[in-house]
Amino acid sequence: MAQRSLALSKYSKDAVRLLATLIRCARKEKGMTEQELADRVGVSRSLIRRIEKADTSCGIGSVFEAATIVGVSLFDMDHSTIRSQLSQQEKFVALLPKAIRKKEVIVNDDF
Amino acid sequence: MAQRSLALSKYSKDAVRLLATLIRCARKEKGMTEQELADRVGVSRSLIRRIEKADTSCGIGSVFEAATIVGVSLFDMDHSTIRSQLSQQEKFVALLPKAIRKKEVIVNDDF
DNA sequence: TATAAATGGTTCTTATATAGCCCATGAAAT
DNA sequence: ATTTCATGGGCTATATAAGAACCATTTATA
Repeated sequence: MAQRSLALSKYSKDAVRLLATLIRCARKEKGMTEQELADRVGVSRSLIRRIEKADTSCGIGSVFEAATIVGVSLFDMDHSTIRSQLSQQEKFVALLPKAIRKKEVIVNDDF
Repeated sequence: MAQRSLALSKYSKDAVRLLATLIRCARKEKGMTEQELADRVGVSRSLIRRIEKADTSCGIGSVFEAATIVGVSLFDMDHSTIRSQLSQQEKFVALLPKAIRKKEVIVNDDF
């Protein structure tokens, strides 16, 4: 099943709402209509409306692309910064254990 | 129809990949298995795997919640900062025109 | 080394996100 | 004031995202 009303923390919800509002502001400042943004992103107007309404079930790709097109930067980073952070993180993750072994949770009830 | 392989800019894709990698690193550093994270977020392990693989069609809410639970901050902001930015933006958007009127594109072909 | 568990990769099914309509309202121009 | 069109909201059909269950492999620990 898909997410059936996934309970989100206030933090996550507010983060989505902030991004949604930033997109809406940026779109208006650029003088774009919802339909124009939809066309540029390559999605329907109804999806743009859901994105700007902070619907948390929208695909992260669509949301990020909408942000990109209206000029809202993700992570407050330009592309080259994101790319360097990315390769740095990928190098780092390679150093971490491949499998996380849980501490043997011994239920000590043999006495 | 749902998004049928929405073409994304490199910037958006790299942003999703960065977030995915940050989540994976943070999960491992916290000693959590994929299944544990899935349980805490309230989704399936397969979704966690897609999130960490930077699948751009994952719901933004699920991705943000996974990030939140492993301690990856969104927008490099803590909750109170996000909240204040949010109310500030909401005040600002109220000042913008409600409807964006496109410049009358006059095709001047009457001569 | 042995073994138990985490990960990676499938497949199938089902709930639902998205596209694509419609219409009413209201704001922005003339 | 009148007209135009962007927005808001609701609806349905369908493509697909997410869940669930596999198994094979790899990896961490005893």
